[in-house]
Amino acid sequence: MKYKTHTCGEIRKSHVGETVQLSGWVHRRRDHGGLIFIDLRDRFGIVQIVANPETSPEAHQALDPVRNEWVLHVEGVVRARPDEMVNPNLDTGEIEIEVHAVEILNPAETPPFLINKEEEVDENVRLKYRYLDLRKPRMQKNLILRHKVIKFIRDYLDANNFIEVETPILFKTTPEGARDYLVPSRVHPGMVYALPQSPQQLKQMLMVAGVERYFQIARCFRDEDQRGDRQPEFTQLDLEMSFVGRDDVMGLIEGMYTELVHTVTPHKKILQTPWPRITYQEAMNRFGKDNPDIRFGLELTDISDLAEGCGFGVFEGAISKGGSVRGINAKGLGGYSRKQIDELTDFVKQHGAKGLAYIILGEDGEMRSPIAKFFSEETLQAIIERLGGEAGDLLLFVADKNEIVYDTLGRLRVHLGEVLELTDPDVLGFCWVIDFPWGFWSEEEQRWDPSHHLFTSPLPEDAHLLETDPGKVRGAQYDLVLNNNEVAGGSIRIHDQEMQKIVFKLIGLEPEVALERFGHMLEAFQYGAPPHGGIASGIDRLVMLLADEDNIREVIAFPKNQNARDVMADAPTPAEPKQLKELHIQLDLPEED
RNA sequence: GGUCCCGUGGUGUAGCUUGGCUUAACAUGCCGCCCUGUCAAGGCGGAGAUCGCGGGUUCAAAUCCCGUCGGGACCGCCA
Repeated sequence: MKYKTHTCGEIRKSHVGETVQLSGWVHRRRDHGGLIFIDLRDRFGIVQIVANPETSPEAHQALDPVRNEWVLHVEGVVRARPDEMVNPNLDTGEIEIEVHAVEILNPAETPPFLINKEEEVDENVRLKYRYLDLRKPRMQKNLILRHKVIKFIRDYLDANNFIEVETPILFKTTPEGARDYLVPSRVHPGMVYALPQSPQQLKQMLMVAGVERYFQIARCFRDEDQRGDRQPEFTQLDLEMSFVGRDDVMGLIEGMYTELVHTVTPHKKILQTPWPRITYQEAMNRFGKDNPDIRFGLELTDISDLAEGCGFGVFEGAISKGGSVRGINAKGLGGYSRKQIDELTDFVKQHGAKGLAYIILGEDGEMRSPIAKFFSEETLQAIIERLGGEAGDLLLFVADKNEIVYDTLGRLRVHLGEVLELTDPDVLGFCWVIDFPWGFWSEEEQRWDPSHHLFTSPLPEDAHLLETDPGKVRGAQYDLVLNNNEVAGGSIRIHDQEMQKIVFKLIGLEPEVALERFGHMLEAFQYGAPPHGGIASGIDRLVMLLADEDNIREVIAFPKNQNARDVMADAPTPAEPKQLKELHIQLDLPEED
């Protein structure tokens, strides 16, 4: 017996007259008392089955009890539909199957939600019945898109002489990153493996091993709180190359992702090619953040020089303390009410600003602003001019430490971009952000903190400052930003162990501690480590953006919820006493009231 | 660890602000009957919720108050 001679989605007019075997799920059933119509669905599409009680009474009777989502095997003849009965909404709408034999492969309970209709369903219910949720066309589309993205990457990198190497899931804890997921060792009481936060160290070892061009579609694990774009386990394209500089790595990714978009999502437009390269400082000055959405304007404007000595305490205070005054022209929002501006003020206050100064340029040419009185007429005009203010605009200002000015205006800009609908989801604003500071001084921990990671090489021209003036050193680091999301980040690595030791010192790692944690790397690097660098790119986020989803869970087959639970299988579960005993673990649980 | 929002038949919502007019409404799904050209089929009929849970206020609570549980968004965190 054969279940399928064809898929449901592939049958066309050219098959008319053929006897076919089809298997799939009942997508919909329409019973006319006489005729019964069934839309039969498989992964490849939907086709209409007709049962006629006069010509095939047995098949008709067999379909009587059949309901949605039952699994059927049918045999029938492909028949052209008369012109007036063609369904243009169906790929197979020009034909139908006149069924003469029906086999019920499996009946189905009534599903908790409709498969054949797009409607909002509580996500917890969707996740509990994920296997049903994944039957929906939208989710099938996402699974297929994800497959195509990964397939494209594998093929492209293979064609460019990369090899995929699997690295261990059970590895060593790396305390300076995110929190590790730990796996207790049974053989070694009291000891743990860690699930990798990324294969960073291993891929560098592969460079020492002479692989030269490595990649992996790698699962990574981080035990931190969830977000719409963060899961405890996620997938990265992890990649490393020897004998390259940063232009080589960026060029490879740019070439690959450009072609990927053209191939996999041809309806998407890339905003600008070649992709703009923006320095960290420029990104902060223009957009207030290092992962800017470059699809729209509303850029930040520095008016510190104009605000200096104006007599307005808040502005002057910020400047005298080394901060700045910057503004955004919210184009066309001059009609905003007091209440709406208050909401914007609350928005920036949530992120640490003390307030939001504004100038309303009314449609009537009237200017309204509580801060106008502090400025001379010329200064006021100069400010308006610098922000390109016109009638109908709303100019917004924050004065504070630079850190807060950037952060709040950067967020405000994104917010306004959404409000003003300036972001076309079919436009992909790829850009590179480069020349990051190698590290930042951590007041809390009284040490330097690398902005990427501790294996990142400084730019060659800045390397000599590492010991004398670390704040001035730029890292050989690059981030790929796409529509407000960081989708890749990488760097040229340190391959010189002396340099690595300087870095360990800089970030406050005692030599013996460094040896304990990274001794295997230091040792490996003594045996001829080639210059190398690489990048890691979040596949889930990339697919999410290409699929027009706003949540990473929509492009992961079996995601965890915000509490890191798998609601389908109900994981995690309590450990069995026997398991704990084998692992030599005693519990110290928080008290329950 | 923190802030905000949500929780009403299987699913999605209304009702909650201003307690009683609620025998908790609507859509969809489900069940039954009718129906030979539908494709979100149609017509008629029916079942299905003690309003997340616990406590309080009140003559009276889906509605007000307190607590708690579950979920989501965000902040912290995420080299």
